[in-house]
Amino acid sequence: MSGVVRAMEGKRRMVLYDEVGEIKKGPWKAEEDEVLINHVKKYGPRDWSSIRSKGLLHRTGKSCRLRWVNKLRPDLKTGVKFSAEEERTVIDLQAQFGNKWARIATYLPGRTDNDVKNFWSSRQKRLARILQTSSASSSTNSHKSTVQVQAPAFLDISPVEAPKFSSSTDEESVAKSQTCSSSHIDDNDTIKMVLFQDLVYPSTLTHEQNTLQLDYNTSQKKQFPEQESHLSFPQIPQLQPDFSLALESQDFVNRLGDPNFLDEFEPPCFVPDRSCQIPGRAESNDTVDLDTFISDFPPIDLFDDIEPLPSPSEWP
DNA sequence: AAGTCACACAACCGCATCATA
DNA sequence: TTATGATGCGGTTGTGTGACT
Repeated sequence: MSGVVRAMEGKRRMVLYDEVGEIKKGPWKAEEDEVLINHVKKYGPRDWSSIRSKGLLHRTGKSCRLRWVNKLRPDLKTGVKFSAEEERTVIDLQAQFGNKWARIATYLPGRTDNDVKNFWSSRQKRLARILQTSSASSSTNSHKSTVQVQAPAFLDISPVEAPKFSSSTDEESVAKSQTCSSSHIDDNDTIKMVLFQDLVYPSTLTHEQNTLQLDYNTSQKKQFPEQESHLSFPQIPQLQPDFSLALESQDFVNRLGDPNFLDEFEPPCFVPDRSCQIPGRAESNDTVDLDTFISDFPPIDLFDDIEPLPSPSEWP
């Protein structure tokens, strides 16, 4: 640690000062906030470094800016949890943009990149824990062939409107193009598929799913030109019939680690309605209802061969 | 009541990019 | 053109709090 402890504040938090420049670190006091707010009122949200050079605060410009952007800005939704709609927006945009939190935050009024980042981080941890729990429980129940998996409460999200893109940059045009009609895949299914996606391919599917979604939308637009869509759904790879069959096999588990595994599911691999036919049973009327499919998923030993969730630093 | 855990939040750090002299 | 400082962004870590045991 380059700094030295000069003072203690509060119960446990320490206020640190840089050894050379008397740079204060740690939590902000109300008086400091006031100084910062007054500076912004006078000069606008810029010249952060001048705050220190003028001797107003012993904080770095970076620290001042961060405090303003993340906490003091008047248009922030402080203390308000992410709504279901906001959650879906983040999930959707993360799939499109990756970990571009600042960019994603621009679609969420009152939210900062830090908010979005923290939300996503918490979500990933939750999913990792679920994955771990599933893995642990499966190892003790591997003799069973099926298991009922209850979706965690945080995923029980009621249907909400997908994010609306009000401006019209090129990227947003792409976003608009990556849409589909809600008459074919309802919102509950979407959420379930998000769960499915996150459990099986945590943070790895975005490229494939974007590709697939684009292909799908192209074909859907040709098929349903009158439904020029206004809803943008999370970019979810829907299941092809082959997929549901694969789930019945232990081979599926073994193939999860195969980098070319997804290639077997050629686009457009979307379910046009709430049920899909099982291959090989096409002549019969044997279909799998999506609800049944999800509730029966995953097989008890599905996660046995899956590597632990990579840390964010290991993401591509 | 005390300990543990999960979660939300705040803030720092390192690096990249931009602006300007 | 280059050096330098300012700013922005993403990753990470530390702390407080509430729920649960």
